[in-house]
Amino acid sequence: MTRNVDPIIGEIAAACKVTRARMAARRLTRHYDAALAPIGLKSTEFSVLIAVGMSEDGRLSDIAQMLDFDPSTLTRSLSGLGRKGLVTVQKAGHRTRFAELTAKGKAKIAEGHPLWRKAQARADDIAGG
Amino acid sequence: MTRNVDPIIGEIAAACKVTRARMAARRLTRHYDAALAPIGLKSTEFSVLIAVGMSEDGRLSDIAQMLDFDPSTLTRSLSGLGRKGLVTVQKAGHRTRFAELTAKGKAKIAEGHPLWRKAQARADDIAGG
DNA sequence: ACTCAATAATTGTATATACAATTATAGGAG
DNA sequence: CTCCTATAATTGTATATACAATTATTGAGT
Repeated sequence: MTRNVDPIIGEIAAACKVTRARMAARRLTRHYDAALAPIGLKSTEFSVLIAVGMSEDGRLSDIAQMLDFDPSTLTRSLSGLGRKGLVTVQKAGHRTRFAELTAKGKAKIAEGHPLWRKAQARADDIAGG
Repeated sequence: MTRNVDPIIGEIAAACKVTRARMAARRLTRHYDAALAPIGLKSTEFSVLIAVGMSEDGRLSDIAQMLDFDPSTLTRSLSGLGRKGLVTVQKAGHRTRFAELTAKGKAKIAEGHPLWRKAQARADDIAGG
């Protein structure tokens, strides 16, 4: 059954760490997305919501650093969450912005918590394959 | 320094496995992307090229399964690689398609190999944080 | 006060990713 | 052979992600 594959290709296929990491992330993302579907959020949106809740002062640059997001990625994600009424972004000074959970955003997190727990409990089975 | 954060938010932030997996994937992706930049490929494109090279018969469904891609994701990725002349997708029967590396595609992999090795060697340092 | 470098955030553009819906087709039941 | 179902792939649409370029704004040095 083993085919004669170019040895370079074989080496990379067997070992590549970014391929594995992305694959694991895809699997887990689908798993958590399915779990969170009842509250209408994807796992990334949920993560961002949590990061906003964790942030000391809500500065976008802090939140981006927390998640290791490029700033532009955060801007885009927050605009979606803003549209859904889960966060607000307020200008201060004009160079800095502050993100805050709305009451609705906090409620979403509370609603999502048990769903998240269920997904989290099975995460290890999923990540492996 | 420790702020009074909602305990649910704190629990999720401290433990969430999908958040961690995605963060690790983002870091590694940036790392490998930078390494592969000289050959004009992103890490995902490189992975797909490798999967095509590994595939027994080139059937798209096999390749998608190998990478744990949704079929539609593979279609999109292959169309980009096709535009760059690195793979061809041929119709057979009409329900099945076969992907194949072009000579240029094989050359790209050979070119990328040492760059990949360098990135791979440092991957563990990057993934951690 | 004025200029310039450093910082914060957004917008433009391109790839990554998946779900739902669609199209096409091969294979089996009758 | 015809019909139905299961399978293969693509397209529509929405979010995820980042880099480069742009905009705005603060602060440092003179």
